[in-house]
Amino acid sequence: MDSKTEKEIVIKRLKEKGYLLTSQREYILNLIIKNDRHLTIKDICNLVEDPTIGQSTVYRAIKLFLSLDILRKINFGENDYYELSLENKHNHHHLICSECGKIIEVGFDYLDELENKVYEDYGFVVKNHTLRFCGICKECTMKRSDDAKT
Amino acid sequence: MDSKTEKEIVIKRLKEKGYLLTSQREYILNLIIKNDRHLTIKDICNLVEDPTIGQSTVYRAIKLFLSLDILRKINFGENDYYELSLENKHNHHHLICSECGKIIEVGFDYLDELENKVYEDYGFVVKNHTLRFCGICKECTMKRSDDAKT
DNA sequence: ACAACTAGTGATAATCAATGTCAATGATTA
DNA sequence: TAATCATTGACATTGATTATCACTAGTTGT
Ligand SMILES: [Mn+2]
Ligand SMILES: [Mn+2]
Ligand SMILES: [Zn+2]
Ligand SMILES: [Zn+2]
Repeated sequence: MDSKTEKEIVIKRLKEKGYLLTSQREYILNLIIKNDRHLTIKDICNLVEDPTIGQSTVYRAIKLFLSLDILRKINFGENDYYELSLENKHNHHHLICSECGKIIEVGFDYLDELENKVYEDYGFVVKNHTLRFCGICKECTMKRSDDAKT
Repeated sequence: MDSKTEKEIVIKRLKEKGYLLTSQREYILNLIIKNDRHLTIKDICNLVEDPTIGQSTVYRAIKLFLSLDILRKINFGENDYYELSLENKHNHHHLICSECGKIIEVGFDYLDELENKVYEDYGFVVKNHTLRFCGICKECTMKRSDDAKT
């Protein structure tokens, strides 16, 4: 999905609910599309170099995007991160390295069986899920074993 | 695990790191043990009826308990909740009903296979996980179908 | 094109949870 | 007991988010 299509989806979602794609909203959206995902609010505020865009507008745009499912908020420990949420499907999983803080996205789901079990045992109909794994990434594991040899 | 044992575990963890079980810490701990889990900080502050316990102390105790793995913090949408974390194992899963807000704890895990796949594909060693399912609980599903009949 | 109306904005003030400060208190040790 | 050190409560401070409100930009109907 290239960024042209992404912007079209956003415009469609805004229009559907009677919101406008203002220059400020477009500017903030472009930032999020261009810069790698998983941004904090502070990240986004810092990336807004245009001094004519007020801080209130940044907060308002993020809130609006959240409500329209253009952005999604993920909580990793202390911080909330925002990422694009334009695919209309379950959230992907995240691996968080407790050594270096890196966030890795997982390309498979494999929760269907578990969701079925949740329905069988609890009668709970799953609409969405959030799954985070905390642990040690490949690079940090290697670094650790290197250090041990020394 | 009854609450007597729970308190013994807590005392052990405090003593190990050179912390004291003060009357204030014990009071706050008892609150959390007695009242049903998944409390917000505000819940805890409101439950502290003893006016001689300062607000700073509540915050400090929670932070200390978190650092000693006596409490664990879970984020459900907008709010952070705290629950006892005295079993030294993976967090259990949570089902959150988007209709009535109820939080259900899941008594099985079934993530081993997925964790193995994460290791195979990414070389990521999983230490812990957090899994939340959002959806509709049994009761709300029934209520919905009742309403539809009317 | 014009006026009337509406949505969105930016500067600023206000709010509120969380943290820092510090003198006083309580516990522990020598 | 005296010295030492952890802990506490009152209070001040911070800092992120929200509310206010006059103003601007965009939209609609004529
Ligand atoms: Mn992601
Ligand atoms: Mn729980
Ligand atoms: Zn790492
Ligand atoms: Zn429900």
